[in-house]
Amino acid sequence: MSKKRILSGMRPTGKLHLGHLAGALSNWIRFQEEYDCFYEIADLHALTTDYQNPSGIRDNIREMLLDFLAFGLDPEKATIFIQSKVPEISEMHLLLSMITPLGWLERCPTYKEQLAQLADREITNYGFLGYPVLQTADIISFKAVRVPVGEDQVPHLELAREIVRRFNFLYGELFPEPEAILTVNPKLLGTDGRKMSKSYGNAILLADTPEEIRQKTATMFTDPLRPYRKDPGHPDACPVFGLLQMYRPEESAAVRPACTSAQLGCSDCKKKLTEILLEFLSPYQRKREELAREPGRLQEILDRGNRRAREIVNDVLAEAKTKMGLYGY
RNA sequence: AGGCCUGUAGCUCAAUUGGCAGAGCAACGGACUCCAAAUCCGUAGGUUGGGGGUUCAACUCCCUCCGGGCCUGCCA
Repeated sequence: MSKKRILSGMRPTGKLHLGHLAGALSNWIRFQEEYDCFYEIADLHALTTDYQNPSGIRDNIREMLLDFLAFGLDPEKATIFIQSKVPEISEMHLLLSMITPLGWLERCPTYKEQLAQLADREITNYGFLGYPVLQTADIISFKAVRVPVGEDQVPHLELAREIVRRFNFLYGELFPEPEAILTVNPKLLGTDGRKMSKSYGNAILLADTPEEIRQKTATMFTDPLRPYRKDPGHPDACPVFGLLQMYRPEESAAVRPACTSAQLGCSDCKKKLTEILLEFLSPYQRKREELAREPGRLQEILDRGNRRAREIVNDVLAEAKTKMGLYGY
């Protein structure tokens, strides 16, 4: 009885932060016990928005891999690979592009949203529009049946299912329709009170030094309705409390009344949070430093992952091409 | 390939007939706060895309190269 296969990916756009850990990486680590996991470092997807300075992508791949391994992704259990090192995925993407109607892509909420949000950058490109098609290629190249996604990625998975149905209808049954594993994305707030995100510059990185963590927590946004020490606080609107709650649920239960009754001040709370974060992160960071000293081992992990991924994708691509009448000339 | 527009601080944009390169936001520092935010005060930030030319003097005019946008044409 073989395990169900999962595919998930992350774009190497920088070092990971607490939000990545809570929203994605911790799930990845959990899933590797239960599923046959393929975790993709999506450098081609990174290129859709960062094509103007691609030099950083290379460094980011290494940083991301260090974060993965330090926090417990196990290359013995899961396959970690680089998207562009499995070129058959790109070929699959090309095949899918032939049967994907433009309207499906233009209707994508993420497309419209990102277009408006990143208006300063030039992303009115072909590759950007086709982003979800490449995602579909990722998934079906492995015949993955489960895809862990956050709420915002659900439309993409639905698109993938539509493309799969279209392919199977046109050329004959081949791909399973991937199902979402809806992962609850705990809403982690960044240092400015907005959603923690690299592009907002409000993230606490998994690899931040103690000094950086101290500096970031010290300048963190707090309840603006509590200008004075004696005022009652509103913990649910406070990102400091949000993080406390995430990393020390039992302690935060005691902090809540102390905050609302003005017994505990914000700077006390920040001190507490700083200590908790330092304590939480330091073992991983030690592990990370050890790993960083072994570039040969990192390379070996990637080589092996790429090879394993490629073996599978190669077969699936051959099947797809046969179905589409591209073999046997 | 041709036509039109465009390039100024990290970002968005000003600068009179050719006359000392500026503002807002962001950043940093200070005041205020238990911190932070907001607010107030202050600081820093530039080879005006590159090179050449005209001029006493060029962001401004001319030539050229590089980058970007819109339109037309051509091929599929």
